[in-house]
Amino acid sequence: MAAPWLDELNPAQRQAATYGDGPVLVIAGAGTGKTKTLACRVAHLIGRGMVPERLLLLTFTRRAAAEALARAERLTGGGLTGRVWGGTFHATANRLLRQYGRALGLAPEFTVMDQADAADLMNLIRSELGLAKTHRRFPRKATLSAIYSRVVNSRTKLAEILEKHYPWCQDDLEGIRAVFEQFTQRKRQQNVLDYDDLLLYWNAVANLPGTGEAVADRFDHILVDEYQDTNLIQAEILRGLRRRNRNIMVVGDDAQSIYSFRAATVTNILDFPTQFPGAAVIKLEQNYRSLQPILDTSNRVMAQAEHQFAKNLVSTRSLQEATPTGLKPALVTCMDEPAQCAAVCTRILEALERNIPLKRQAVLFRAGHHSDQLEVELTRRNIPFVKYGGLKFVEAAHIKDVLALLRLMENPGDEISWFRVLLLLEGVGPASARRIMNALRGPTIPDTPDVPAAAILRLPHPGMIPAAVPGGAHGEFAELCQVFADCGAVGDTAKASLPPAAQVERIRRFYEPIFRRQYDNPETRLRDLDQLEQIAGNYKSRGSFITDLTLDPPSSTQDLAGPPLLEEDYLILSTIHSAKGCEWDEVHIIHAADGMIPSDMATGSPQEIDEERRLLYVAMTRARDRLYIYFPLRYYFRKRASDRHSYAQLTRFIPPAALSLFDRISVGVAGEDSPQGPDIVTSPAAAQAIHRMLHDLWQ
DNA sequence: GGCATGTGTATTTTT
DNA sequence: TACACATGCC
Repeated sequence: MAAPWLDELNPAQRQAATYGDGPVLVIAGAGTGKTKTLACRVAHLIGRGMVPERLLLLTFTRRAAAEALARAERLTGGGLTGRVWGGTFHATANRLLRQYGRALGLAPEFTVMDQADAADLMNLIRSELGLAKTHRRFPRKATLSAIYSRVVNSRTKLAEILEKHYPWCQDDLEGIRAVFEQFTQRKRQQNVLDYDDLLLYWNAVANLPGTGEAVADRFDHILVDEYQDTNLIQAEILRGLRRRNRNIMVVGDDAQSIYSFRAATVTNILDFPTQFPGAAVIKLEQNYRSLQPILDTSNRVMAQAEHQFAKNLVSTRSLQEATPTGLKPALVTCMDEPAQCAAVCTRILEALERNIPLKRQAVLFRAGHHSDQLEVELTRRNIPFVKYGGLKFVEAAHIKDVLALLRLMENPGDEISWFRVLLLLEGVGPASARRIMNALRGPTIPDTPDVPAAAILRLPHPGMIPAAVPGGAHGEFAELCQVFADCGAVGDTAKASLPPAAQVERIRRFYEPIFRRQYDNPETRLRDLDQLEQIAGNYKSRGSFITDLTLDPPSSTQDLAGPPLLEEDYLILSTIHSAKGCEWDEVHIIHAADGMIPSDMATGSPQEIDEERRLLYVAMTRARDRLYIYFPLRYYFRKRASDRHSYAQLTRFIPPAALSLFDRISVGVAGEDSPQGPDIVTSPAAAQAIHRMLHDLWQ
């Protein structure tokens, strides 16, 4: 009965994996074999005779769930794929609400909108309410949706959120309130859920008498990864799901909590033993990832945190591998950003020569645009790379256009998709679009207790052209109707609808001429449409295709320098947030300057600063063998073509006392053609001396 | 009312 | 640099 793989676990890991029933909190430091432990626990539970369909594994990304389950699959020798419930909170909510949402009056065909769609709806409402052109500037759409999300997820009063996080918007409290009011009503009327709704509704269902029990009883065991980055609602969902059966294991590390901007609260992990009395607490502290010098510096960075829970990661690698203790991390002082780019490239190529593939190296940064210059330099040098966390595939306008068409067929009530689609037509602007939409409204749906009466939009039949459609757009509008009909989305006799990929193809035939009219470089964008069609080929239903794409969008731009061959070796560029849970042999952290890390957007409160510190900690602990931290001395102002610049300070998270833990290197560039010039210690003082000398000459 | 063009501005992190 | 908003022409 004793599974052989249990021998590969250390005592703490084994205790977690084989723990019996009841609540458990696993505090798992960086690199302590968390995924392995979770996988072993799944395998162990199955080995104990648990039914896979009755296990729920909640993770932060779909990839993390897939990884853990694939590992469990190998341990159990198969039979798990697609059976264990695994995925993000949001994806799981979506799945459950299709079945149980009716308990809340939610039709099972609801569609899901991402944050950008939510922002667009806010924008629409804001202009309807005339808030766009008031004398003062009203918050922008992205800000509105960020505020909304924060209010909902932290369940805090709007006024308080504004005061704490958006003080410059406080004067607009009334207007914001009005927008939010409309926003929630419209979503409800249109049978559309945003990310926050998914959690809210799941929570409501989980805590409903009767239905709540039915949902809860589906799961014998619940496992939750990255618990430090869950929010209040997520914790409430879990409590709701465990009213009768208390089998729950949460895994996390308070030192890696980096999502408070999404209302994640570290209180969840700290209060777990109170929420689930009698919970066992297991600590994993043996680090299998990084060499000791990397851990020494990481621990030092964390040691200055205001609040922290004594934890000292100790590497087991030097013992296991009988290697020397490894090199100190390098702190590379660069003259400016170009020098930083050159230094990074040089070291990456050096590592490649040491036979470390690009895929096992990563460059990490605080904000998506921090890698802009580096991307140019990498392209110039023909170093292929993939970037995680920047602009996403689904955020491209042309992809959104196609998705809007698909979503309309799934849910004709979806106002935002209508708006988007109608604006594609030649000669149709916001005003005509509104009038056309009004013409497409069907009979009024009566009031329900919380939703006022509304007329829902219907797909037009071919041949039906409302008078509101401007003359110039008649042809394209008729074509649009034909698309709906051909895809089987309209018509009395429910025509068998085409497979998703064929629908994308049909839409494309309609869209391509419009598309060529609208975009300057249609060819590159056309390739994206190919790709969308390819992805669609993996799905049987249109509904699951579009929902999956919004809940789990492809996280990297296929921004390969050179031909996008999947087999090719490529370097990883990633925001620190997106690097969570990953590891690489060599890690380069760029822009370790104050103002970048910590971001000067996040230095308002000690809590924010502490989170920025944890961010650096997360970045550092991704490294297995070598860690490089880069710090440019000068930043040039982009504004005007001048040589104006400012001097930066090294990130405050590496205090002078910690410098001895690093190898210190300084680099400058000799010139554009020799970016690999010798390492130089810069001396602005010497340059000044020349000026002084010259000045003295004519004095 | 649609659309092209011009001007000013504010810039994190993501399911 | 992209986006929101204003302006002016069809």
